[in-house]
Amino acid sequence: MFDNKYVEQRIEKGEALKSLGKNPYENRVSRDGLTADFIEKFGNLEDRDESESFRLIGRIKFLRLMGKASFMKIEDSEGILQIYVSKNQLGDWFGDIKNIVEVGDLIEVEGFPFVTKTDELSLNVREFKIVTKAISPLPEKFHGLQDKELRYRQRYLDMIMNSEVRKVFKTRSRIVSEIRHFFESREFLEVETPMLHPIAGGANARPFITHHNALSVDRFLRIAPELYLKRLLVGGFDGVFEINRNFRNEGMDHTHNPEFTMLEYYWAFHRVEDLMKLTEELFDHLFEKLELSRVLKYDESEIDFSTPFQTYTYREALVKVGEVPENILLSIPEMVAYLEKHDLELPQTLSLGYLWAELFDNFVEKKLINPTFITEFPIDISPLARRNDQNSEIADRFELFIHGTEVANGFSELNDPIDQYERFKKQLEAKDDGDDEAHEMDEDYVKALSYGMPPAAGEGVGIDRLVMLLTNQHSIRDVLLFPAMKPLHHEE
RNA sequence: GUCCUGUUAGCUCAGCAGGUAGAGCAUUUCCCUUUUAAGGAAGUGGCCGUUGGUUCGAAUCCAACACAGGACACCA
Repeated sequence: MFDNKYVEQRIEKGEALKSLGKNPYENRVSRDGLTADFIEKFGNLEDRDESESFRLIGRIKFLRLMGKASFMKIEDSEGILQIYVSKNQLGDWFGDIKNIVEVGDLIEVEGFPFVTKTDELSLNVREFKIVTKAISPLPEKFHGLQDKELRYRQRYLDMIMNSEVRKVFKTRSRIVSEIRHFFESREFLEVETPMLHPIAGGANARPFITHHNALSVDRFLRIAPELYLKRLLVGGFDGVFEINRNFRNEGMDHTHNPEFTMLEYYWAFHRVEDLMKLTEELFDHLFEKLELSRVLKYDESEIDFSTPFQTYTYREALVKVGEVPENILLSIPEMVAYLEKHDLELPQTLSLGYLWAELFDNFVEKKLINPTFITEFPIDISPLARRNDQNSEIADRFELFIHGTEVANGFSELNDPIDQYERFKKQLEAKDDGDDEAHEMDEDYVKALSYGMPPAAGEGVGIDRLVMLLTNQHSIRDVLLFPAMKPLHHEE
């Protein structure tokens, strides 16, 4: 474990520290503030002020040792500051510091502010304490840690070396926090529903399976909380939301991780149009609170998040954005022919809705760069959504697309238990026909509906993808602190 | 799951007409009290991802495997 020669050398330095009567893993520490506070307080200083005192804790990132003095840069959670450590101030202790202190160590220093020849505000150290001895060396100071594998596997190192990574995750935290405030301030109740499901419902996806020993039953890690949240509407809550993990046992790529975070909220006595309005308000709220420009650079493109968002019906999108000939959209054989002409695979179910979805995925989705609502979804690809009152072939549903990916999906909820039961049965048929991601029958959910779920609408928002867009990160792994990785060595 | 690319010192990277392994940073020793990727001098450090094959000889060519990155497929 510690047989690396660099580690051994550093352990010896820790021992040297102990022999001086000092603890290499000091527990009692204090500071007057962050480096940023120091810079703010003394930013206008022109020379030096020995009457001042400031105490800081930071990690040594740069170390420039000279014979009887040295400059170091210490970093804390919010910034980095140069300190000046000299024999003048520290006497004999300085000699030991030279021998023992290394890049990576955490130190506590007290001193007074001064400005160097080159005009850099620094701390002139009067008191120097090693707080935590780092026995593993940090990566190279200039290029830092580049290797993506190491960055993901040792995220803590990535965070030490790449301050912009810390920034992304701080933003992520703020986004989640602001979403929470947004819904709380609108009288939504935050709830937690099961992660272990007897039936993997609420989405079309393959689940992870686990086993409950005491009950002697298999359980599924949830693929969506939807059906539980809607049971709560039956129970009498008017608005609920949950921000939590979903698990899907599927492929991984730059937009998919096996566990990912979703916001789902359900809103009694509201309709799909209300969801779309609320979604825009949510974006307005986030952009205001995070002080983001409405036009964000993402990858090669610019995304304009100004509200209201562009809206197309599913059919309009196929024709106007996807340039699919309008006259084939009601003819199953002609759509099949069109797909074949473009060398595309046919969906497993050759119904109108599935064919539209295939056309949409291939000709429309990637072209939707600015936030765009797509409405009026075919009913047969929307097993949980409410049927439209005027046109029974479409669902009162929308999806929000940004930069070619789906970010949100919402609909007026189906609350007719008999219709819901029939749709589950239809999904079972699709499953029998080979669609292994078709929805499971959930009789308990149907039973809940049978007691009367108020008219309601609900929406899911992919938090990871939203964070990617708002922080200009192009891989979901760059917005997940610990993305899924294969084990380095075989685990039986 | 498929294809492409990568894997060399702690880190960042060179080296690949096949001929005993290189740089910068880090590290060790020495000098240095205003440095900015500090500087100067001298060292240490490698199962060249793993396992096989071709060859007198493999970091270099070939194959399989492992892991990663990217693209595609799957997937709301």
